[in-house]
Amino acid sequence: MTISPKDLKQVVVFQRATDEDLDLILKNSILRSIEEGSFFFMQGDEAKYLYILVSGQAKLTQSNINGQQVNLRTIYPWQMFGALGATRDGSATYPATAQALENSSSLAIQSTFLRSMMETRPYIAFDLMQLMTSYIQEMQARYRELATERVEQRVANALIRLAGQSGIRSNKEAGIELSFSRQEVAEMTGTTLYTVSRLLSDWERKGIIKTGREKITVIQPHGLVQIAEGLEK
Amino acid sequence: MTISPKDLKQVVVFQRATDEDLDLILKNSILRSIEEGSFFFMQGDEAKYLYILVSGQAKLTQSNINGQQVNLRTIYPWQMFGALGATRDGSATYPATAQALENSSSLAIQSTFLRSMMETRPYIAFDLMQLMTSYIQEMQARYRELATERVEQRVANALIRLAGQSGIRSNKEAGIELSFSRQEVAEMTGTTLYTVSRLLSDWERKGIIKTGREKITVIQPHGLVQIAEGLEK
DNA sequence: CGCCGATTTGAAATTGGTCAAACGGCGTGG
DNA sequence: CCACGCCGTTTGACCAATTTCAAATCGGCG
Repeated sequence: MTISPKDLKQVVVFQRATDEDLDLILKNSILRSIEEGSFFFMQGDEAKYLYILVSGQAKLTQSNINGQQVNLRTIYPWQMFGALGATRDGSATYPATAQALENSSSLAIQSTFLRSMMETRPYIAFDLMQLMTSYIQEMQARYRELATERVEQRVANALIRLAGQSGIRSNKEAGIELSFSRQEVAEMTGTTLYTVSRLLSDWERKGIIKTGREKITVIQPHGLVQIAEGLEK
Repeated sequence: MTISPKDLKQVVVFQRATDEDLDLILKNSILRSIEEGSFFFMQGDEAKYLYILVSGQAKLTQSNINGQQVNLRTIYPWQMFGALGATRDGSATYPATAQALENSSSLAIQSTFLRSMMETRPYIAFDLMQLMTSYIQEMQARYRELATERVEQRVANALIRLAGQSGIRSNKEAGIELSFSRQEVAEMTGTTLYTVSRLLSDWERKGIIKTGREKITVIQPHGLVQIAEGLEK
């Protein structure tokens, strides 16, 4: 697979970049393909590169000493990841692990290169900053959710968010289909796969969703919204 | 109270600013004094200004529809806050509420002004981006903590963090004294004031801390670290 | 000294987690 | 093409952690 400078325009942070800059970025990058289940990088690795997902899908997780992990976000094509470690001063390490959910390919950009580029190109630093602020907002919202809402509401919210993200891609004729295992949903919401399974079964009985192996189809988004708002029970 | 450009050097994001820039910033700012308990801004307000705390202390909280609130961070002098809403494009709103914990004064900088300034001065956008990355890292870590650790560990971690922050300021002869109510600690850790009270009583019996009305004195930080790591029990 | 808000503590109620066992869909190899 | 086995899922029973509610107590401040 070859990537042209034009492709990079799909990356939010590079939308305003000139063609020369995009060329320069490509020259300082390498293409890395990762098989399903393998890792782009692991939490604690030295952050030499930041990545742009070109194809496939990946997830960003963080683990505690115990090995328990939480899912921080799902990564879709043309999104940047690994930027946290890569933009810190000096030699920093990744605070999270990035794992491919399907066979994927990515563009690995040298951290030092991007950092030097930002020093002289305000728009990159500015746009990257805006991207960071949106992540903070999302993390703060999820943090509040985890602290104040019950499992039911958090899982409903997670499905709503996921449906919103992939709904752009899929036609929602017969509902919006999501490809996540119970375990993955549990890691997104800070609960266990057992509790997720129970909730999904319950909601299927009520006709709000349909379930399958590693698959959840949202039939009545409105039903989820009600649960998320705590109007149930 | 008057603020000189030199004072602004204490602000992380302005460390590299020229004297003219600092002057310019001051010219586009206003000084606002807020009494203990009052608000700099509330969640949902239009984000016309971003703030720098000049004196006093404040806290940043987020509430759900229900009114339950979580404490996102405590703000000390020369720290910036309200920057999230203020740096977004167009007319954005604050995602959180900022309340004075003591009589405080702050510098309110026009969002539009700072935004235009960043477009031409890479170092401000860059440094602000670095500040944002550090917040993301902290939020991610706290999120993981909330999702995977038990209350005991989270409260111990919160005290360690707080001691680390204010410990710089206080001499730790007879322990590090923290001025937070049980309620406030509960809001920082996603639990209830009752559970916090029980834990603190328990730790006081063990000699790890001393407690008082709206006061917690850390005697043996090491004891807290052990609890935070889950070595207890 | 009296009042008010913060704190403590007990007891009961709940939520959600843990563990074990059985089930079921699906791809693979015979 | 079908049986086997794997892995994700479901479900029940039990249990632990934490919340909820109520009531008593404490500590300062005016």
